[in-house]
Amino acid sequence: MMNTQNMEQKLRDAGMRPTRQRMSLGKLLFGSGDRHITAEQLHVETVQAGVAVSLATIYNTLNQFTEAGLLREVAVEGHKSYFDTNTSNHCHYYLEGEGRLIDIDGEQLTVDGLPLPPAGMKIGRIDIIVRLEKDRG
Amino acid sequence: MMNTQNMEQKLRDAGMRPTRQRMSLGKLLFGSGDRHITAEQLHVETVQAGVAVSLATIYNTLNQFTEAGLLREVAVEGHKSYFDTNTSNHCHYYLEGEGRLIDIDGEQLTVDGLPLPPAGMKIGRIDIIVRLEKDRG
DNA sequence: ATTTGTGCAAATCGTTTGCATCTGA
DNA sequence: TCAGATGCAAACGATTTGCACAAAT
Repeated sequence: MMNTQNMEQKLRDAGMRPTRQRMSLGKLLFGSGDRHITAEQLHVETVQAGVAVSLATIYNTLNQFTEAGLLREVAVEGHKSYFDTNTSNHCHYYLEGEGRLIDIDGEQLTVDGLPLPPAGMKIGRIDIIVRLEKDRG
Repeated sequence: MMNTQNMEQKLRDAGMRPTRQRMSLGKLLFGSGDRHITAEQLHVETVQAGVAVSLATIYNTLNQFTEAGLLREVAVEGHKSYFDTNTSNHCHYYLEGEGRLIDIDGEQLTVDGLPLPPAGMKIGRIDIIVRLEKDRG
């Protein structure tokens, strides 16, 4: 569970002021295990929680959190972005139909046969998305 | 090289009428090896080639081609979509700075340790994007 | 002749930004 | 006090859509 003091510290460590809005968003994001969420979904949650934060501020905050390394952005389809509270090395299942992401524990997952990157370049991150579809059989 | 007859046949096989616009786009897309291109880039090419096709038609056509399996859509960042003329099993390097995609020959690349998909689901496709950054060292 | 495709402009969606106001240190 | 944060609405870029017109079968 993420309490007020923890959250405040987390924000300060990231060089951000613990404002009402950031505290609320932080608690929703980090208060209950790993999450994959869009800005729009988070906005709905704030309204439901009675702590409404404007959509613009949600976008700004998600971007700040991502820059600070508290979140990781996941690109699945050419439009909306998902933000993942699990920033460790892992991959995702993507349920096309539901538009939902599920973590795959990355520890036992390995990629073999990767050629050396072009000269002057180095690997930043490897994103692996396993797209799932209904198995009618 | 992709000539007029080949292209016409390709379109008919995919259940599409060989219109002037689709023929032009098809030749640009499939006429010179594997390509990764955005709608906007393709639009510029049609203008340069003197066969201007409206942007709306380009989007519609790219989507139709993708549905027909002639193209594969690659999601790299939360906004623009890339279309890949290589629909075989392979992965990509993504050059963040340049916004450019490069094929990684997928044959020798293997993923190990993938858990079984959740019940009732099957794996549709695995997208692997290796993000490259400048190596200052 | 009938169906399908195209172009344009307007609509939409997700996201960002300008600016006046407010808030935390 | 005052840099930094917020909210709103307008701006934005990428993509889609409605509809009148044109082209393919």
